[in-house]
Amino acid sequence: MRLSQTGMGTTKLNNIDEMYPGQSILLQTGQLVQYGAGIFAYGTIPLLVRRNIERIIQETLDDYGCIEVLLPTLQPDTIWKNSGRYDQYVNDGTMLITESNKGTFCLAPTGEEAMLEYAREKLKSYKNLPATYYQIGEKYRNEIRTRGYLLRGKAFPMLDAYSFDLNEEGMTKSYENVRKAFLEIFKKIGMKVIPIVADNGAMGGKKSEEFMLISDQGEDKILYDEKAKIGLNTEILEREDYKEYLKEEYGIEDISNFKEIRTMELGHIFQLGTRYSEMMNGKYINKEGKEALYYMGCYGIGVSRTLAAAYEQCVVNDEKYGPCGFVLPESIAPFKLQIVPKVENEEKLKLAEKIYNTLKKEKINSIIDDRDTITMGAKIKDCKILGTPYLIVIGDKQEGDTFELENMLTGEKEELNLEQLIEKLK
RNA sequence: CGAGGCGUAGCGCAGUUGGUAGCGCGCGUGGUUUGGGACCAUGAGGUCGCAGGUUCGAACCCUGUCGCCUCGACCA
Repeated sequence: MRLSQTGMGTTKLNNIDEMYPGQSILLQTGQLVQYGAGIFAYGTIPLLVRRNIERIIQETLDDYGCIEVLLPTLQPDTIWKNSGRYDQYVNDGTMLITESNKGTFCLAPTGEEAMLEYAREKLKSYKNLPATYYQIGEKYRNEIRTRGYLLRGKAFPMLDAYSFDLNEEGMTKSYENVRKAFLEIFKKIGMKVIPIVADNGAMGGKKSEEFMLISDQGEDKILYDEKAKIGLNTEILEREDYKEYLKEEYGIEDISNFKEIRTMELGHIFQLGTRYSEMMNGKYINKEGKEALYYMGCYGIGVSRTLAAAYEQCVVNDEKYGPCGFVLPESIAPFKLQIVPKVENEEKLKLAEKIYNTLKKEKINSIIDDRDTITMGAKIKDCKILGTPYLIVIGDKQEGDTFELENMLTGEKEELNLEQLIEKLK
């Protein structure tokens, strides 16, 4: 990509929001645009990051045998009335509805109803089970109080997955499968996320775990044992039977060593059992030719929340300017490499273009900063505005066929030629 | 929904004995610069969130309303 085509000028950051510096930078540089409380537009750069996160989720879940589908987000009210959740969701204000002369429609806050509709069409026999379907799509929740920009918004992309099994044993297996996949996803994205015991609350069912990123910006409080790497959401303690719940489902007996820390909930998984199948008539024909209920699990990752958390986690603090940008992990960065040529110098520009075009052919994702109205210093600084992990400056200091590759995270620099560069970045 | 804060140019902000608006950044133009947020000159851009009221006159005072942020409650 060419930076001149993104319409991006240079922005001097000032008065960054101390609580959420990362997202504050995105807003000030116009990469995010706010339309209302919890409603945002994505500029092309954070959108590329979001696509990378989504791609990692897709590839990993596919590896784990999950099947991608796409359910409608605009849904007829009937499926919610059938499941019995319509009144609750509309009354507490969570679900947005729109009435028309052709009926009432709901903007989906979650996908159990729609997925069960889908499953009933596809999973009619025990021969079709087990199956885990997933989708990545926009969800709408009219939150009472939004918070932290993208961290709790009213419209947000979410991965939601649902497993369908013959029995409890199968459900447990599917649950463990997705659990493993989730851990792999967060690792690939570069987030140190810990699974902890959660309350299955309104979702019912047996076991439930949350995938937490340790961060003071988070809104959750958990109790965590750092040595044993086990934790639990403090909301568990509100349950009367919490001791039994912890012991029976998770084998946790003593929590006296656990310390309270703040975290961000990036994912959540549930064993639902047959609760939703009963509510929504989720049945298949078993071996004996009789109707039987699906054993379900459901699994979610907040895509935009993960995106926001990743940005916040990667903020660079400059001694002089304070929070001044990001260095994103290669796996999700919008570009692997940023090439900053001195555009007034024909030779330098030519070399930069050659590097850019060669990398393009090699499928190495780079961006050339060919803006001719911005000084070198500002362009170099803007590398951090995009979050690019590697930088090459083709300016006065560059000579001959080699150039300096800078690792933005470590600050390490090495002198390379084009072939070595390709080798290095491939 | 309870408590607090804030709405003035694209962004960040100033603007009280009430006299119809400023600064920095960004943006346009001209020139000088040119490796870690350049400089000079010049220009465009605002019915001061909205609606009432007080007043000769309101960004400023009063009332109402809407929006945004934070804390709490809530959070498949």
